Amino acid sequence: MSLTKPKRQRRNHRGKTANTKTRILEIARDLLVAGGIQSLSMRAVAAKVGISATAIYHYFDGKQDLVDRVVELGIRRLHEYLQQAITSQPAGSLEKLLALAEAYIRFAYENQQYFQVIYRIRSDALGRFENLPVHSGYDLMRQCVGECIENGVFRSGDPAVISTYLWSIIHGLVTLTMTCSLHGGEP
Amino acid sequence: MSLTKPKRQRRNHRGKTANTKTRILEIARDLLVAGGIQSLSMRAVAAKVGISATAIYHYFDGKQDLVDRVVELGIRRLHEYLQQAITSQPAGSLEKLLALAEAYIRFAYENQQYFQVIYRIRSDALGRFENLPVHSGYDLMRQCVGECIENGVFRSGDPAVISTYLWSIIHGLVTLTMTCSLHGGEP
DNA sequence: TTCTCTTACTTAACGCCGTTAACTTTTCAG
DNA sequence: CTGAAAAGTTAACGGCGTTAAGTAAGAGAA
Repeated sequence: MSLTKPKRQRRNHRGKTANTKTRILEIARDLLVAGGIQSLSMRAVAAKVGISATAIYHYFDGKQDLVDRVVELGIRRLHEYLQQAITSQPAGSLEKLLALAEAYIRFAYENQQYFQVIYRIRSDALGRFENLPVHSGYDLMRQCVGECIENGVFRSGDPAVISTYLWSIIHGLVTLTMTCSLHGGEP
Repeated sequence: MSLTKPKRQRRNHRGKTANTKTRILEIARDLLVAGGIQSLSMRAVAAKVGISATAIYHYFDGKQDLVDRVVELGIRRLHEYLQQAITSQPAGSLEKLLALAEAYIRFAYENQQYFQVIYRIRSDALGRFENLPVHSGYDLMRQCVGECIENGVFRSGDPAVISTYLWSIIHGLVTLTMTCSLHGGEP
């Protein structure tokens, strides 16, 4: 019992691994946000990290995998953003639903490039995370709508259908005003 | 009066030009539809056309320009598709509006790849045609809504606002169900 | 016909890209 | 200290977009 090895781990190696991997991801994200998938090159990332291009292959399976991981990160960030926005609101309230919608729109406006990375780049990695980006917002929406129905805020109906419609309005508004600057105003 | 030169034109030269340019566009479109911007290479297009890669530069300013022209073509096709769908409907009727919406959704489903080319690839060529893809559907929508208001089908309001909301629902539904296969059903 | 100009292409080459293979160096458990 | 695994290297391959310079051929004027 004296000393229980806490799962062997090479601290420096693993530490370095985590550090380098994180830096690769951050720089890849910045490049992706700055100029899309075109301006993200293994060599560019490597140069900014301070390693050789081929070293990246010790952490990722290739460019596509790297991009996927970056997008995954963005999706997680959006999800946290949304979740944080609705935690203060009471469950089953219309306010919570509105807060969710507003948070989504706000995220899209405040972090346009990131939003585009999520919704544009991801489709290049289609079928990987199945419907992860949906999970970010749509599932939260569905959950909120469900709560609202339980609370009697909404009269009836399938929460899936209702939330799909609501989500469509919001998402459509955002993407439309983003792909072309229509009015620039928020509803 | 005997022989009036009908505007000098090098028939063989010009004829070949039109032919080659069209074939380049068609093959580029096919490649784009098949595998996105990644699988469209000047060399691949050239090989399929039967010319050298650099010959394309006599018709287009580069890869981006070629892609832009293909997208432009897709947009025009969508526009024609929508316009044809609503010509048979009486102006100012709700049916016309519904026909437009259904045609948009139908086009997106029948011609998924093309639709994606229009809405995904185009954003790489942002700022070029300003808001051409909007013009395809949104302007038609706005026009229909305007007619509906004139006819008293809709009570009041700014046609721009109403059509924006309507369009958002439709576009949102389509893109959402396309980026992730939610239910696959049409509303 | 011949001479010239324009069009429609070609070949050669540059530098960058993703990716591989084979290697060296670093780190740390035993 | 040792040896094996992790972390990273250099060299190289074929393909990419693009430029530069040159060529073949149709069209119009003499």
